Amino acid sequence: MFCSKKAYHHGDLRGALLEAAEEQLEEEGPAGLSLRKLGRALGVSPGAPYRHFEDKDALLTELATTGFKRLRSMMIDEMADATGAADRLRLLGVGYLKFASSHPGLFRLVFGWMPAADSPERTESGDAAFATFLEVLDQCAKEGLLRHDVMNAQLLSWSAIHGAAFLMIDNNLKLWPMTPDPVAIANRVHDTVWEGISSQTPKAPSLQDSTLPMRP
Amino acid sequence: MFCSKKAYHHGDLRGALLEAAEEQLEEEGPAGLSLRKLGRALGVSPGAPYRHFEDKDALLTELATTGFKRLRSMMIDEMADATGAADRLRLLGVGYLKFASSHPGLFRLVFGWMPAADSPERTESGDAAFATFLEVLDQCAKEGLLRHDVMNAQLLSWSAIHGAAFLMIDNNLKLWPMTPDPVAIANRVHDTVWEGISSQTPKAPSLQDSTLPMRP
DNA sequence: TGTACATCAGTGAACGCGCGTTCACTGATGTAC
DNA sequence: TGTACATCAGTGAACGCGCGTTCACTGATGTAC
Repeated sequence: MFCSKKAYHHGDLRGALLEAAEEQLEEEGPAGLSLRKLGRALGVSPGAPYRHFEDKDALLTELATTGFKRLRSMMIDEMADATGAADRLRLLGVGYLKFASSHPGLFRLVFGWMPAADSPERTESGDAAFATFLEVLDQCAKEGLLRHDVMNAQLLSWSAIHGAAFLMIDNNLKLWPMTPDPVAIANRVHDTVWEGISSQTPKAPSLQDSTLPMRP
Repeated sequence: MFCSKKAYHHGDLRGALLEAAEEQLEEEGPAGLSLRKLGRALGVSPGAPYRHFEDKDALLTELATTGFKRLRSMMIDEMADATGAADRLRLLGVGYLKFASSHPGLFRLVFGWMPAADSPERTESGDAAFATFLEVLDQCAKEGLLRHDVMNAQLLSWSAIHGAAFLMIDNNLKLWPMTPDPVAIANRVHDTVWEGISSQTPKAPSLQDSTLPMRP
């Protein structure tokens, strides 16, 4: 806290609530998230949050909306240094898995939570994130890099990266003998996905870039 | 109900609780599942469930345990008529997606719910389900069907089918222009996965078996 | 076959809890003149 | 620059709710003899 004296006005309670909510989400999951607890954590009365959010769902919706936007940003940022369309697809996956592994609670909220009354903003930001995924594949198709139609490539690469993300954050890769590092997993999944969708003849086994260290 | 007269003893309250719990899970998600509501639904007092389950977590744990077992059965049953190792992998995916689409709530519970105190039964049945997945790939490897090491194939096919399942039940394939039928999706994912992991040269584009009808 | 008794599987009232949400209020802030 | 006033962003008490869980109890069932 900047000033220890309790100010009557918080300054940015709205932002603080969102921040604290995300923290609570990561620590206890969506079930453990309560507006009263948020108020308590911020030293504010139970009614205060209602000056900034109509109800609990509104806060969760906003969290999900910005979650989608951040996922999209993470993918886009990661793709900045791509060397081509195929590399863009790889880096998009890296961004996806980085996001999931650094914000697993938010990731689950964003994909799993079905609000009673959905907001157009949430839908829109979700669609934008998905569209980014699809566009990268479209680009690959335009450059003639895909063996089959683009829809196969979309379904496979999206499923694969989405599934890898969930397996990773739910600790379901514990039987798998590799270190669960998001970047390494993304690279490894991409390499194999790419062999399945690329129009080029399969390259010789050369996964050195994405090879993961064996568990000790 | 078989007898409309209220019997003092239920007969199989334990089983009825599990059944009703699964129903509640599918209808309202894990957050909406409460022991009191189950009791009410079965015409039984709020304390009655405690004669059969130590607490709420115990019921959820049992639900998750049998969920894993049923997922495994569904995969194994589906694989019964397989024509070879590659076909086993395909049918395993079909079983996986059939399970997810017919019990989405249970599927999410099984993979996403982290109990405070896990039971050995749950862990064991989960590991058994995963092991089934891994074994099928091992079999492919033994028959020399895989291009690279078995771990790549495991990670990719598991991620792909797991991700396809979540995308499907969370209705995230709405931007994807195909009908979200579990069998068709499983086949389509498998075909493309297989091209990525198979040691054989890629076959010509011939996805007719798994081609999905365009949306009207 | 009949009876005494242990055990099982329910009852229903009660406890305490934290929650979402509302409401009359009040202190702080910004603005018009 | 000073003042009156509207508006904003909090307070804190209160409401009703459903929940998990406990407990003394009681009706039904099974078993030993």
